[in-house]
Amino acid sequence: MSDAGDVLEPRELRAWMAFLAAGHLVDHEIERQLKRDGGLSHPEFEVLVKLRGAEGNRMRMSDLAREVMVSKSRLTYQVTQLERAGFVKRTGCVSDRRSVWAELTDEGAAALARVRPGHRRVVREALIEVLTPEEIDLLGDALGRVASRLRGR
Amino acid sequence: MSDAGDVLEPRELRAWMAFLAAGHLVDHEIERQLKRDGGLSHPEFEVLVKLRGAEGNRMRMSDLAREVMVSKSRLTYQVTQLERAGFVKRTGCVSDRRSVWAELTDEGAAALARVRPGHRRVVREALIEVLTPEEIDLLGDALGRVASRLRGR
DNA sequence: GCGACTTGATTCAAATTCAGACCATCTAGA
DNA sequence: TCTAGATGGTCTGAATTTGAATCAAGTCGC
Repeated sequence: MSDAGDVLEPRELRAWMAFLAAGHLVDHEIERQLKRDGGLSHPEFEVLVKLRGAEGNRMRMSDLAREVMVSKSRLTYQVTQLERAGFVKRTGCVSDRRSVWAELTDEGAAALARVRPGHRRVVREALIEVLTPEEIDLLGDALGRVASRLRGR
Repeated sequence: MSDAGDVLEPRELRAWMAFLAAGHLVDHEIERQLKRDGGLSHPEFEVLVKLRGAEGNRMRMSDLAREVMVSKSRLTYQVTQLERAGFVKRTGCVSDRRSVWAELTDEGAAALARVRPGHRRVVREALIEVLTPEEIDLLGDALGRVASRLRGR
């Protein structure tokens, strides 16, 4: 009843460790930049980005949570913080009175505009520039598959 | 003074988003499995793994922190938890009386053995099996470069 | 052997995250 | 219509993480 057959092969292990390490490190860089340039945390930033990309710059809490891949209670906290900072505004939803709109304010948009160039620079320097165009495509492909497979459960 | 030149191209953006999403989701799976099978958090697990792989099953706190890529204070907390669970034992270091050895106990090794098969299964199912052998190699290569570049700063 | 500086680790308070309980709608079916 | 069950959000208390401050012990140049 050994599990020897399940032990990862060296190249598999290597890929896994690289994936893990790169994730940690890149996220750390991102976090640093966002904090420095705009006092935002990464999750906060992602919330603003999603709102920015949504119809009418707003989204329902639960949809937002799903998009940002964060628990409901965590999102409640994040949005409260963002609201306190004036970057987001909550509005009751008329058609479904349970749900709540989180809407990007002008200040929120401004904050986003402020940090975004630096954010892009970090993404570029940390990830994109280190890869060849082929690797970029393949990464998007492969990890896209990984993600979509996990989403569907 | 536009930053248009820095905006990510679609394929770059796609790679970045996939990287981010896959990271979130895979980590979530890992966390779930470890918690379920052995009551361990991911960082705790990584600590045990590193110790398991070290000379004499032990490491100095700061080396350990560097390996696991965690802040010193966070590691202090983690190790305290693991010690409380009986999985790790702290020992003063003789040659340098500032530093502290964290050593894997037999129970720690047992706990590790208990969760590891499940852990490998998750890594396999979530990542490895979704990729072709070529992708695995390339991922290890590319992300290995990403990680090592960020480490050196 | 002294003082300035680095290093290893912990501590503390504040911020964040987690899991589950909770409450108020909605929705569907009898 | 009523009711059981889903769904959307928030709240709560405990656990974890953060970042700065602290403390003890090493190192180096003089």
